[in-house]
Amino acid sequence: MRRPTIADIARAAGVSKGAVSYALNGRPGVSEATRGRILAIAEELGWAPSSAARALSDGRAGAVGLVVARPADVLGIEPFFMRLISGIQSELAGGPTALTFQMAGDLAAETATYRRWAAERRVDGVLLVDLRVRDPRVDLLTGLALPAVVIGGPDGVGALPCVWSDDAAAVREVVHYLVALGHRRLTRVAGPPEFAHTAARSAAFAEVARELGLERAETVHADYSVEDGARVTRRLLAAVPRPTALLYDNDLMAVAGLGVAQEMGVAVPAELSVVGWDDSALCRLVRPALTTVSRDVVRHGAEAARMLLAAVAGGPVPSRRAPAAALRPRGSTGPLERP
Amino acid sequence: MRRPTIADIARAAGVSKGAVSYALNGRPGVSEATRGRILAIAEELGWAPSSAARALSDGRAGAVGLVVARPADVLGIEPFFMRLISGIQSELAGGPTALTFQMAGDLAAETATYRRWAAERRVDGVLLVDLRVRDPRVDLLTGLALPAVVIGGPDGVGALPCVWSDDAAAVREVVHYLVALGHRRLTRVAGPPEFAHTAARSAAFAEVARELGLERAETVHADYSVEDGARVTRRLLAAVPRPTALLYDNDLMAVAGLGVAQEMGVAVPAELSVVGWDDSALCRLVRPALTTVSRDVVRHGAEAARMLLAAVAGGPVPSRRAPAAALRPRGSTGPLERP
DNA sequence: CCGACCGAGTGAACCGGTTCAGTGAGCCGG
DNA sequence: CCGGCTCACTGAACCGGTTCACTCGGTCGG
Repeated sequence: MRRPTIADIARAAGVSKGAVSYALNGRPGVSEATRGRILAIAEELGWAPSSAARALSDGRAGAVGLVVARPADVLGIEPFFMRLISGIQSELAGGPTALTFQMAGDLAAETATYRRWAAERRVDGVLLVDLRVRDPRVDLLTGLALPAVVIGGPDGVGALPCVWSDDAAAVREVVHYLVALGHRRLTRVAGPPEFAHTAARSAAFAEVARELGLERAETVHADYSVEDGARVTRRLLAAVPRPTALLYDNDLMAVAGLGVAQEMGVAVPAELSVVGWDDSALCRLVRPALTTVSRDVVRHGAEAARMLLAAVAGGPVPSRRAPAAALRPRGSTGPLERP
Repeated sequence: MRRPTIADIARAAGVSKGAVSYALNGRPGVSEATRGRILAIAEELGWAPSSAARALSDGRAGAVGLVVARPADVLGIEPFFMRLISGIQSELAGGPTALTFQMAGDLAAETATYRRWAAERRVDGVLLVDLRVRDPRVDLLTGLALPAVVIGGPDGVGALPCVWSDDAAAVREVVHYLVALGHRRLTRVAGPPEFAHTAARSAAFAEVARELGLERAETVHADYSVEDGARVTRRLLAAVPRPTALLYDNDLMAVAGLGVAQEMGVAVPAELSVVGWDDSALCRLVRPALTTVSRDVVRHGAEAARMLLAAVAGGPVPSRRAPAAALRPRGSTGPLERP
């Protein structure tokens, strides 16, 4: 019971392979009667095109790739990626394109993966996440002529199209909100400085702090993990005077910070306001619920996938700006009660 | 600047395509001198085999597939899958096999994906997760002759190899531990009853409760999500008399339950003990830290991937039992203080 | 009535590997 | 000195599609 090929269909229909190919792909060259007959036979035989044969023949892999280089324990619990993938899949589902997913230990492993994929023609294009400052991957992919869409930007993406949201505006919104609540000493617990979005947010944070004449507004870095978020928070809350508001770069560290505040007897939000970033389900998992910056990650993913398919098809693809991230206030922020 | 093919190498080396193929694949048929020359030229040209051509020629896709059918919002935050994937990748990394990942909305979409993958020969085998009671996918995959390894079991997997851990033993361990702490009214907040592991755990729970003569030991079902976990917990804690210990089927619902207890003024662990399942990073994210059942999910994934590669290669693959899941006591369980 | 044209369909090449039957040279033993 | 064997390598078929140049028969305009 070999899988049927177009040759089987051709034999059954009494026509040539070429005619079958035309019929199945909806191109001219066969009469409607013949096309119908061929389609019926293909259906009856349960035929589906061999992805390998098609890939070899038309030079297209029928897959796009996503590599994520973050430590496994961060990936496991960081909801961002699964939501992103969910968005990507919603665009790919049903279509002829599959998603090849790879986790890499570090940047070197990630670039090696791109090289291999390009050399093996395993994917038609890739989605680039966690854009870095002067990201070497941008030049690499450009050099490999591998179509790519960057999730992030818009700076430093070179000629690659990107889908980005205005992080700076969101940072400004959060800071204005906290200042309105009476806060004057803010600290940002940011992700690693090498990420482009970290740099963008840090710059915006410094700028708005200057504009508003804040007493203190520093940025410290952590690696997005629960452990590092807790460690940094412990240090920050031990300082005298301590900050009255903490802005985290992801929900995970913010939730860890919430736990540390509780452990150190710092009341949230009476003495300390905490803000996360991403609006994942984690925010509603904890008490008080976490105030956070909300962006539609799923839609981000869908948008990026759509753009990548267009880029693979060869069209010019303009970068797109996603709807701005917005503050979602919950119980973890409030007016300062005991300054 | 076309990518080099073996024909290019053959021309440069002054030999035939066949000789190049033998040389590159380390098979006999070429002298060591010639092999060295061909290898050097291939290296210099930056040659890598076209995955499509190889797939077409040897009938192997060079990829394995994983489909996950859970609601997107559960997937986003449920750490289990990312850890599993991380384990799978650790086995695949560097090798010639890629991972094709798909999220499906429901079981029907999932089976449709298997059919399509099989028809298109897009993957050489698949990993099956979330085994169900009388799982239709087992027969489907067997019928499609698509190699598969089940993560779960060992019951109901038919002829498919599986990697499983002894959930029943873990349930018994947890219940004995809680009883030793003085608990007599336990409730299990389980996953959907259609999952095989849910059924196995429920059966073990009922059995050990009978053996120990517990006052109460019921199982209720939820869908693994934060919301459902919270909803069910609210209902359970409102009952009179309420259970003194809750056993959840994943950490996510357990953490949600912890939040509800706090919201309802039920002290943990003084009045209520809470146990999760999986030992994800979530457990150490909350206060009190969550007692949970720990199993090495990453290793599970690696094991399954290794078995799948063996199955694809055609060898007979015996099912494997992973090290038993073990109780990891933390702050959320303790002796009953105010019964 | 003849040439141009058009639609339907054919046959073969091609994509880039793998594999198999065959070939010629060199070596060995008898 | 010759038959047979091994080794190194060649040429072609093959995997399952797509595509292109070409043929054949019918129709239409002049």
